[in-house]
Amino acid sequence: MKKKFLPKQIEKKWQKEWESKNIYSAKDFSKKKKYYTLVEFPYPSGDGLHTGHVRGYTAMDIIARKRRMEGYNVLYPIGWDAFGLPTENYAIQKGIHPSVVTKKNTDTFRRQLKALGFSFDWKREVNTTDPEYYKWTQWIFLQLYTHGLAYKKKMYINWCPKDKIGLANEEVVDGACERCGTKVEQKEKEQWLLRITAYADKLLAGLDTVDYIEAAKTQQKNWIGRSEGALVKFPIVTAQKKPLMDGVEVFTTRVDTIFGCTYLVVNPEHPILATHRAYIQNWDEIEAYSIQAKKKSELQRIDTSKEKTGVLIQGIHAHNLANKKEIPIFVSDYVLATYGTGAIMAVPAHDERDFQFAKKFNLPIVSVVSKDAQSRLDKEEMYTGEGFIINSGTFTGMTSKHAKSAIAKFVHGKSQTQYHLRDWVFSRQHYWGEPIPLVFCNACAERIQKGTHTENEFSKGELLNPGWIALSHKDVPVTLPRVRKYEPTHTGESPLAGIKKWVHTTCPKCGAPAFRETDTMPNWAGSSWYFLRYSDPKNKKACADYKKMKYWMSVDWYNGGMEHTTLHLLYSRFWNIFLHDIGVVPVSEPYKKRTSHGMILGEGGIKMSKSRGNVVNPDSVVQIYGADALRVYEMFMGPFTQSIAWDAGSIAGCSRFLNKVWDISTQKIVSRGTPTDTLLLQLHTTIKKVSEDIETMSFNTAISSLMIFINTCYGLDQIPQKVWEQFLRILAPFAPFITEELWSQLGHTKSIHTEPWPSFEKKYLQSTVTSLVCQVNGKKRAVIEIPTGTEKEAAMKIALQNDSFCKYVQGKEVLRSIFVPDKIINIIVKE
RNA sequence: GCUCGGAUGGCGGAAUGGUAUACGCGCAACACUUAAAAUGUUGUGAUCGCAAGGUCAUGUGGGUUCGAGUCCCACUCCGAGCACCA
Repeated sequence: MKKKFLPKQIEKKWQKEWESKNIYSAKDFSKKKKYYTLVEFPYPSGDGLHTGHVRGYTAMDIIARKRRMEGYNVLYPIGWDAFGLPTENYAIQKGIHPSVVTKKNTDTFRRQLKALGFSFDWKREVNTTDPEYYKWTQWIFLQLYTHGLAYKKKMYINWCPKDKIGLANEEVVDGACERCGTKVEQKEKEQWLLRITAYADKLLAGLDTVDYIEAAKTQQKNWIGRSEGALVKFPIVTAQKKPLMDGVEVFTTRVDTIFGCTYLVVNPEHPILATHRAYIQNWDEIEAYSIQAKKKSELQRIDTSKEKTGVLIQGIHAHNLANKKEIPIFVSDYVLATYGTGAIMAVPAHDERDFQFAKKFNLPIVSVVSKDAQSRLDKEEMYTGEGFIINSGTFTGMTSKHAKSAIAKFVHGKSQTQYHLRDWVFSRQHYWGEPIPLVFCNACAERIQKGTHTENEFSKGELLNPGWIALSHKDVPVTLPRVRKYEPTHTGESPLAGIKKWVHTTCPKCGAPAFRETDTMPNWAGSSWYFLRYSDPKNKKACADYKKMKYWMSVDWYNGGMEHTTLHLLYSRFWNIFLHDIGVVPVSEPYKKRTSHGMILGEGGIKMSKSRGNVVNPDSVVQIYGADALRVYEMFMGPFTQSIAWDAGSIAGCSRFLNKVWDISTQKIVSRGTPTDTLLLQLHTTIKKVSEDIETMSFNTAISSLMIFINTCYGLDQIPQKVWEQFLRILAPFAPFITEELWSQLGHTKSIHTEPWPSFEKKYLQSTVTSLVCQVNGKKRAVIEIPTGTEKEAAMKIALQNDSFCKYVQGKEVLRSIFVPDKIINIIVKE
């Protein structure tokens, strides 16, 4: 009687068995070579696991399982990135404490992940909202603070005037509040920032030492946006030719074009406006423009499609040091306050934005760079490339490259490097995050301001932010107090500000009354170091033991979503490099290799979303087809890096494949028997293909070759057990449950997942016959079977015996022939 | 606008410069069945032909080559990221 394949039964059974035997746990300091595989830990939302999680986790699971079979000591951990807005919003709506919601959600996620058979080491589970975990998140913040890498600054935040709360960028949809649709305004508020810009060069240089997919590297490079140029100071004079102090400093990467600079532009908040107000004749007009510009949100300012606006400053003008000409100064919001010096030299002939502005305000356009040495046309045209310098006095004729340094010297420019990267806004006015472990002490602030403090009394950070005192190692974790309402207050402060008892405390430095910082950390904090914690998740004395980190770090292979390749990757690299610099972490770069999977879209290629009702719940797929079928389907559905639409019908195909595997294993396996050469050839071809494809994440073609092998076996009456067992092993990482069951049915007592990975043998990879394609003038006319390795002349002889080939050659003049051994023969005849 | 990917049957896709369309889905016919589902077998790019066989097809237009989906040039469309960054 044939035993039926019932995925649900065997999956439950093996899940328990694996857990009780701990076959997937990583061993600290094992003599085996370590391999650290990492996936982005999920945010445990109320919706449960998403098909996208399954895609990335299955891929890394396959790699982790293959590495184990190859003899590595593998660490494949998981945890919960559980602080965040959706949980907080749910808590606000239902009045349930976020920690209760989190507990419920992580339980669901854990159950789902276990059901899918991922080989996580469950003993190393971490949770960012656990005080034992966020104690160290706070500790790392204190390290950053005392090293002078955190500072408080007034900033504009998104403010909903109806709800009277500050909004994170993620909560602003098309310039409006996500909840009520009211237009978001800008409100000034003090925020903590982390000085990630101090690490710009290290973050850039580190990229050369790691193996990330190209897209991730370029995205990081663009985000950091390093550009080298020169600072040039333009003197300014009043209408009465009275020179003014300071001048206006500009940053330019194209100092070679300075002879073509016909005006300057400063941003609406530029200090020269206020400083030289007395000389500015049209002050009212300029003030009105500045106020209007300030009102525009960041989003509106960024809209490049709109026409440029600006106002000419009357009463003062600048001198172009290069050609000694007098040039006007404008105020315009197309110049950003936050980049460079907040002022630019405009060269309309060689910069698109300057060109647009000059056209609109009818300003002179002087061409000073020509594309090539021959055509030195002085047309009123825009050209942003490099070339040969023209109309530039003694520099005329030089290449742009040479002129850069020569002209910089001539106008007393200082070389300067600028970055697009901005400091990391680190405070949030929300409840469900890590409290920032600082207190404000007036007494200490006064002593610092008066300079009456002793030399080593305060850290760098405390001197930088007078009065803000770091809590000591012993005072963390600062745990989240219970509050009645989780909504941010109407003043825009965090709900923690409402708990007087918690806010009022004493200064750890001097004992004077002090109050706590009530802002919390952003989502990114907990995930910026979790990979370190996995190496030693229970440590109470440090974020992780140095020796354990030395054994496990760096992460050998990190896979995650493309949406995290800029921020999360950059932030976590920043923290790791910093912790390495202060001697806490043994390696500088946290991840050796980074890959990304494509998104899974709903059927028809539209995004999966609750409102569209096209979200696929992995549970329901497991219910019908089993976990193995879901895993195989998600790996087979298409190229791993590409986004792809869900197709419910195709899962059936994968399920059929596993059914065939079951049927063969339960009906056709013979313990004794010699495999045919053809079967061995097929087996070893499959082993080779699957081994290679896993490494390049070409899971879809790996599965297709497994299917081809199964189709062959299905046509045979008997398969020798030895051959079959090799096949089961290479299928095991993809479908861990069914392979484990069939393996035990074949009489094995140990898990298939601890078996060695099969290696292919070259001697089986060669077939004795090959098909040779016969072409005439590059067109296929016949395919013949020849012994492998047949030489040209012999092959030609056999080919010409073939009628359908011969008739195209007969009676024609043969010009030449091309022969590629075992592949092709191509005869060129005169037509 | 810039950067990085893509474009191949009815659909998802495969293809170190060497048999384009592997593998899967779908569809059709047949077998099993009282019937259906499930399963199995066979077929399945378009077109001409009774057939043998031929011709045309990898977004568009050129080029290199004995030979191009693959390499080079130009263009069109789609997706992702960045975006007034001087």
